[in-house]
Amino acid sequence: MKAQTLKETAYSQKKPTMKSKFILLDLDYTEFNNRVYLELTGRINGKKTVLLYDKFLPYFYVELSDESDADRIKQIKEGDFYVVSTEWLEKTIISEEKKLLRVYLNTPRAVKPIKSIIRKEIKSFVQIYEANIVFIKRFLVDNSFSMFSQYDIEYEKSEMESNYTQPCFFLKSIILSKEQQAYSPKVLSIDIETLSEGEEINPEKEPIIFVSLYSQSLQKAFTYQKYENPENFVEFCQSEKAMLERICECIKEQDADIITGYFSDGFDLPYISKRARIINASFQPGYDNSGIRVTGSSFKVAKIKGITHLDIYRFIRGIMNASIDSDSLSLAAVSRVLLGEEKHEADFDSFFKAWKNQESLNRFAAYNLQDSRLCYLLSEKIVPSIIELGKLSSLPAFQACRSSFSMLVESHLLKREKEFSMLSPPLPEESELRKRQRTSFEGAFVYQPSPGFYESLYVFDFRSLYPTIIVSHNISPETVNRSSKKKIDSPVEGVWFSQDKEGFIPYVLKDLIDARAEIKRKIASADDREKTILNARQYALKTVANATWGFFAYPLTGWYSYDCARSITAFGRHYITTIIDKLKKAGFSVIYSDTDSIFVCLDGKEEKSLMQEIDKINTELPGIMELNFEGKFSTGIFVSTKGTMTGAKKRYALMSQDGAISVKGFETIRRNWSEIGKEVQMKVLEMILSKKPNNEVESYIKDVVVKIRAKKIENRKMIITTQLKKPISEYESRAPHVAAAERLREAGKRAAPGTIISYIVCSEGKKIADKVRLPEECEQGDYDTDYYINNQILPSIEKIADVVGINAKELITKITQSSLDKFF
DNA sequence: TTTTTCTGCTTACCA
DNA sequence: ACTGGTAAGCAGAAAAAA
DNA sequence: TCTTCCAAGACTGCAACA
Repeated sequence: MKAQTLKETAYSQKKPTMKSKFILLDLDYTEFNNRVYLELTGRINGKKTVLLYDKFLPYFYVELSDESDADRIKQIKEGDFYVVSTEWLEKTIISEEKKLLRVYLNTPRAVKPIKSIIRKEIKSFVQIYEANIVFIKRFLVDNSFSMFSQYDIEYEKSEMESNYTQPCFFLKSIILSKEQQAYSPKVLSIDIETLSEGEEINPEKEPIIFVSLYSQSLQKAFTYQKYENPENFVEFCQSEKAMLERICECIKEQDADIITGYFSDGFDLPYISKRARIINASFQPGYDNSGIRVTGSSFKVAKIKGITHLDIYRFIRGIMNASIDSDSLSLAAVSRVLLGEEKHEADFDSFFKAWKNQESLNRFAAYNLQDSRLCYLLSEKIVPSIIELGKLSSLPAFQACRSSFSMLVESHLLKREKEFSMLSPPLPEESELRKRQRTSFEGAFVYQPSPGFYESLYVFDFRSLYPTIIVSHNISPETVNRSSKKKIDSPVEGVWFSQDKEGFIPYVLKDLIDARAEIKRKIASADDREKTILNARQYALKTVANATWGFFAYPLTGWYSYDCARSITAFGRHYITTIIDKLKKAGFSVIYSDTDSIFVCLDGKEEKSLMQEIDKINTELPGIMELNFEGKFSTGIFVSTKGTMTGAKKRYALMSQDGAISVKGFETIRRNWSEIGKEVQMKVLEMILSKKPNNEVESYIKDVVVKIRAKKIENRKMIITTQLKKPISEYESRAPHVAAAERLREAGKRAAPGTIISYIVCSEGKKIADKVRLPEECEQGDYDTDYYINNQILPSIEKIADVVGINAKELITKITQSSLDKFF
């Protein structure tokens, strides 16, 4: 039974109704006397307030073959749970129109028991729809409400006493305000340091020794070990317990809308929560005096009532991952890429020593504060995107932050359904799911390039290829193979799309695409503050639009459609190959193409005629599909695959006219490749792309090889890093990184799935896996020179050098020979 | 028995 | 748990050569 | 069983935190 937060007061009298503006911040619900009350946390005139609302009830839909059974459903009562009311509604599922009974219940907890009663006892029961939508989401989606938006409310004094720390009122009515002013939420970032000397991090034994808080008005590191001359941002507490209680007090005082941390779901907040319990500290920042709620075992989620907790790492990991150019998603790496700022150097051994010997902890404190500062700065960039994604998909920011692409899309579709009187199609049964998981389909087209050095490359690409295909051909689960007056045939045999009526998915996508174009226009004339929000909004629109097509092929959804999915990629292949043919016919040479891009050389023709040809192609493309000019590149390299003469796909490098180089697929941008190999490859690419003479390239290569032989390269550059994808025991073959992982484990360190294993290849042993050593096991120069020259340097440059007629293999053999000659 | 070639596992990229 | 397409290293097996 | 909630699965995905 839930702790009772509400109490009825003895009196009841006429209460005046008040009107106000309200910013919605958080949403939860509570139960009282078998009734459900939504708890809307937000601000009225800047003051955090809780509003109780009893006019929204959970519901689901029931399909019956005999309408008269509706009366029986209306009477259902089981203990505390009962059906409040019912109503008949016309709804469409995919393309079938149905009359469905919407069944309202007294509380969300009633959904499960009442559902099973209907299943068991109602004879004409056919199907239940949308019973899996959680109550909070239902409320937001149905009203198209979202966090951090402004509302006009009518409210009155609450009839009930509550133990809330904030004022509490009864909400009479709520509507979204016509005028929406940009609301800048107040953010507070948190970071903790623990005394973790072993390999495991254990809240049972190891205390929290530092906590830092960072917001616009507070930047402090808290600790309880006093020392001489503390920096002014350090605040001393009496004990760990006092420190945690002080932190809680600060959080309340700060009265922030959002609290952020980096991996704070998995680490900081659960640690604080557990630690507070162990040392008996009071840590109850919630508005109902609740503490941090941690749910989930392996994937923890931490919640504080009334303050939206956003774990920046979770969002970066789940949604921004692909757009972040970094090998790792650690705070250090992400800050470097997104902020251009560094984490402080950390030597935990010396930190812990200083802690034990009561020496100065200023460096430790500064390190701690810098982490929450970085998190705060990241929040400034990222939180607007989370908020906009939440608004777009009617998810609380808390959910949007932790959602996968599929959840964002699903929720967005759920929100839009009412515009089409549609319901989410039911989820697949077990057997259907299995079938879907086994089915795959052909994807995109990739052009086989000819290896070589190219000059003056023109690159064109489709703006949102798949979304525009969907819109332009009306691809939707309810239009596929539907008998119709007008239809478009899919390139897939026996599949067509009805054009009689706009489909739901094309309708939604078109809206997203149009909205984004509109925002892009607005951005040009916006001020900085608006720009941040508009940028976040267009990012959200793009994210959801791009993920929507993949939803057709995602087995775990009711929107799954094999025919739609394979038709979309088939259309993509069709258009891109047709355009390639047209360009070739017009006398241009096509160098490369992958999915939605085309690389063209003029081949003696005029630039103007190429652009005219593209214009012509564009007029012939259907609907909103459009090929754009991406840019002109002065030089480019395409290589052959290993051991063949045929061009390699997905590996090339381009240099734009301003000298910027973009590299795709090559070792330079792969993390499981040594720094030395990557560095040399990048340097050679640069030299060749900027047309340096061959002898310069050769002398550079020679230089590097001699240095490696002379063991003059730092070990650091020899480290190869590979991620362990599964437990060591599950590997069928003992690859080098698996061997390294074994050594790591033997050394008593973590080698679990997900760990990035670093190793250096040293001289002993036959197989490479036998030669592997951990970096800390190696002295400077311990590396196997032959391995690095033959397996890291040579393969990384061989194919590239080949393009300008340099035989890297011969060159390296020659260098080796001559250095041996010199030696003897 | 040694060397070369092939295959499957694996990682990490491109779109 | 949005999708498919691709390169390439390495281990270990199979095939070919010595 | 997850120290709570409705679904539904039950297992592995990934990689971060000191």
